[in-house]
Amino acid sequence: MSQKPVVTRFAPSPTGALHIGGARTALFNWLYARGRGGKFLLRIEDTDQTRSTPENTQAILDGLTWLGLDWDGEPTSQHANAARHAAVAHEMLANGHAFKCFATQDEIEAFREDARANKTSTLYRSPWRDVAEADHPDLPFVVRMKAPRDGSTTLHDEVQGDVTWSNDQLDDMVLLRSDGSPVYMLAVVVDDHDMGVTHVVRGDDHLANAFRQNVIYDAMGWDKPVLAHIPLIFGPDGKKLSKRHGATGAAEYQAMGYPAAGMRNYLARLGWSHGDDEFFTDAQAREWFDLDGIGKSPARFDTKKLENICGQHIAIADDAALLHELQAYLAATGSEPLSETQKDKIYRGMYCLKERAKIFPQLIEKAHFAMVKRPLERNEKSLATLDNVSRGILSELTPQLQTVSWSRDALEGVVSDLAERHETKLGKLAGPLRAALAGRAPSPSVFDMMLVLGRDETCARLAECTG
RNA sequence: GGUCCCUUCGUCUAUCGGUUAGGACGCCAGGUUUUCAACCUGGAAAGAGGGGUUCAAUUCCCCUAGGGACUGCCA
Repeated sequence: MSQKPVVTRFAPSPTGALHIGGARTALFNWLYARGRGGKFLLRIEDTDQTRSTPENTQAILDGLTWLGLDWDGEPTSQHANAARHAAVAHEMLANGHAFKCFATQDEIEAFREDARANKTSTLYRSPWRDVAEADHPDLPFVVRMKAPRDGSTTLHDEVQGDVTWSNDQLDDMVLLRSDGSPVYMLAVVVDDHDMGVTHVVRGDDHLANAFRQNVIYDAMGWDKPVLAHIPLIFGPDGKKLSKRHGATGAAEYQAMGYPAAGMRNYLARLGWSHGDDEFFTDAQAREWFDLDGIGKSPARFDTKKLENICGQHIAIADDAALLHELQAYLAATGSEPLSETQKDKIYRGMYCLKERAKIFPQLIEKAHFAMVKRPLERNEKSLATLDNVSRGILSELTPQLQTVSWSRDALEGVVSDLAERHETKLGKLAGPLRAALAGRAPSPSVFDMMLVLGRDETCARLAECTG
């Protein structure tokens, strides 16, 4: 292990929102850097100006922020470094590692069609590779890499192991377009080098690119980063995750009410393992995460397990923090913000609410007592909902009541109140409540519970009877 | 077509030559439960196929099959 401080990066291209796969890649990079006191950088790969939009960039930033993946420094724009990229290309042109190619796109396309038809390699070999400068026409040209054709290259990858490529599989990739703009393949290498990136952790769809990019490192004589190509995430059917599987964007999961901590846990565990540990905190993840724990095969996205993990995270979350995130969820979905009273009620009831929800919509559902408009509309539906929810909470309350000393009057009051409000169904409560006669004062949680239920009157009576 | 990568219960995975192949989610049965959620007990459930190497292979090697990635003046 090198003593150099770790620098990782996440380099999304703003041609779409933050994909769930991208989010995981970012998470791995973040975990690796944060677990080692290193830096986690963000670089927007917007070299394709026609497909990149500021809206997408913002969406990516928002997604990362939601997930709690904080980056160091300002996000950099790859496009802004175009001049530097071009300079590197020209340096390679000058020292013979690159060449000018005057082939037109039509020519190249014709060649490829031909190759496909004949089922031969579509790897384009430019006839200009070894043409002397003096013989160059005065035409537009692209700058291509002069890749080695003999021998083979072996790259060590922390996930994939040693991977060997025959150099004759390498193409003379384009470095600079005919308009002089740099292409992604060049930009990544230059930027990674300039930013001091020590560990490149990215999707394994880039594995082949690593060999092409390696040529540039060699040509420039630059130190190479540690590589880790992680398997992609698939949909439940084992196919590449796509729209047809439903939600693929991080924002969509946020809108569905998955808590960020659960999302981080699930995403981290997808394709990475630390023994049998399934449920862990961020601190544990940072401590445990390592490249050698990453599996080599693609993992399928399973919402059932996601939900389970999320439920566990909600259950252990700090009440105030949870309320805060709940409000953020509400805001993100354009729902009406919580009133002060609602916040207070939910906060006081959080300790028993959070055990019963896996995602935020469920938490809201259980918090019906706080969400519902008062006085209650006594229509069948509202009563049924309230009845349903209240009964549940009361059922949990019952054991607590049994440790509390109740005055006869107070008890009767509570029971009749409940029974009246919920008609006959809660009449059944009379039994358990009447049985609850022993001990001392009601515990604070009993008060909470009553507040939770919104029974201010009941609460007042309880307060009276216990002084 | 070419090159490279992958393959343990339905799913995520553990195992780093010797295990009754373990755990988790999900599922099924039973229990608890005055909603929901949770909880308890039990259960079904896996090494893609075929060759080697070895005293011994899920584990190492090869082949086959299946899946995936790349093969752009996209990233």
